[in-house]
Amino acid sequence: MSQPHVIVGLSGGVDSSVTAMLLKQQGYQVTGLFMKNWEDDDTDEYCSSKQDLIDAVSVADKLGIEIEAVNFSKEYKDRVFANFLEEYQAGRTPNPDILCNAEIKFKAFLDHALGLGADLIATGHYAKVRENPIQSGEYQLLKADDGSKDQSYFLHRLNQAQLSKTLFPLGEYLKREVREMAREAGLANAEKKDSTGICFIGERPFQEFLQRYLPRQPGDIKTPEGKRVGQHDGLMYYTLGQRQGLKIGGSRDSNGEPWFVAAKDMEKNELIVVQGHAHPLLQSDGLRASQLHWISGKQPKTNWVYAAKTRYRQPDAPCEIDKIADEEMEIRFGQPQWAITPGQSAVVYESNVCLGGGIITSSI
RNA sequence: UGGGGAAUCGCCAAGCUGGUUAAGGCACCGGAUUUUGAUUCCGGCAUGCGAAGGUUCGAAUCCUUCUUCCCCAG
Repeated sequence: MSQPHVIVGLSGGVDSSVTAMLLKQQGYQVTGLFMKNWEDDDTDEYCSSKQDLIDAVSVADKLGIEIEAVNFSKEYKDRVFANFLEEYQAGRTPNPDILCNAEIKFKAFLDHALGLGADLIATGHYAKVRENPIQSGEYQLLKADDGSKDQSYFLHRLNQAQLSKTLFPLGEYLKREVREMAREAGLANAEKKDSTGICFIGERPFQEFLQRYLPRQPGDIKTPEGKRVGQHDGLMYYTLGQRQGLKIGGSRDSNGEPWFVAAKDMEKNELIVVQGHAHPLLQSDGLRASQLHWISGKQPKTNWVYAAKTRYRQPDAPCEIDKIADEEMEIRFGQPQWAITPGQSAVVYESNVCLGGGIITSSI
């Protein structure tokens, strides 16, 4: 009687490495799968992706597991990157990693793994999956025990079929403990810096990167009163709440506070900015979201206090769902939220259970 | 071509009854944080004070001339 076969997405980083190690220790039959999903710029980026593969192979070797490499570049471009560009072009600020999880890691990758005969897949995400204690057969996505690393926000678009095949072994560990385990096991990447930036693409000068796909469209930067205070390179390069890069210096009638992007006027191609982090135009009581997805398949209720995040790494804010239908909902917060941005995801939680969410269409 | 006022880092702006290394903010750059994009945090940022002389032990701070700009008169 053989153990369940788990295929782990090995990125070459510490988290996925320790994930594989833990599963091996727990008695699973483990195989590693390295994904390369971006090859648009194989110049300098080639090196870091190559190094990642070397690290992944090194870890697999150390753990005594098989490793294979797959390339989902086409899928990534078609299902994630195309949407990413469309959204930016429309002036919104998408979260490609949420789509990447739903379409690549937990679809293309999952399908591929199942095709190879795996029973389950696992990744190094900080989150937890469990069967609902009061509703057997239903899987729930939970926040990680390490609140500062919790990545459930990025995973809120997964469904029952996906979660039922997924393990997140790191959900009950702190990042610190994960590194400790890697160190003790002598894994080569134990001290490797966490990766950041868009998943598979990496961190890079953002505007410069976008400019390769979306050409500049300069226009005026104005205050809500209509006073021109600068020039922008194209509305798609900015996001609400952004401070850096506006190049607006001091002026005589200014109070010396920094400027933040408060809105975009797509019609006039104008960027609207306000002064001071506390400016009322940066605060919203609620939001409207569409493209809803609920992990359990059931809508949450109105007249019930939940918590929601409008951005990753933002503390949950108490809220109520005022209206909800299949396609759209309205959320109202107890306290005003800062820089609620169309394109970003509003993710709803009930205690430590991630219920799902939608894509913000506007603030209220 | 009479009078008055102002010229300090890319932008605002302290200092100007002369005396340690020329405040601060914005912008910008670098780093930390971060699997989106932001925000946030930390650090850097004028041997120089429109130019040239002078007074003085010592001047951005006083004096002279020049340059530029602003205002009121023309």
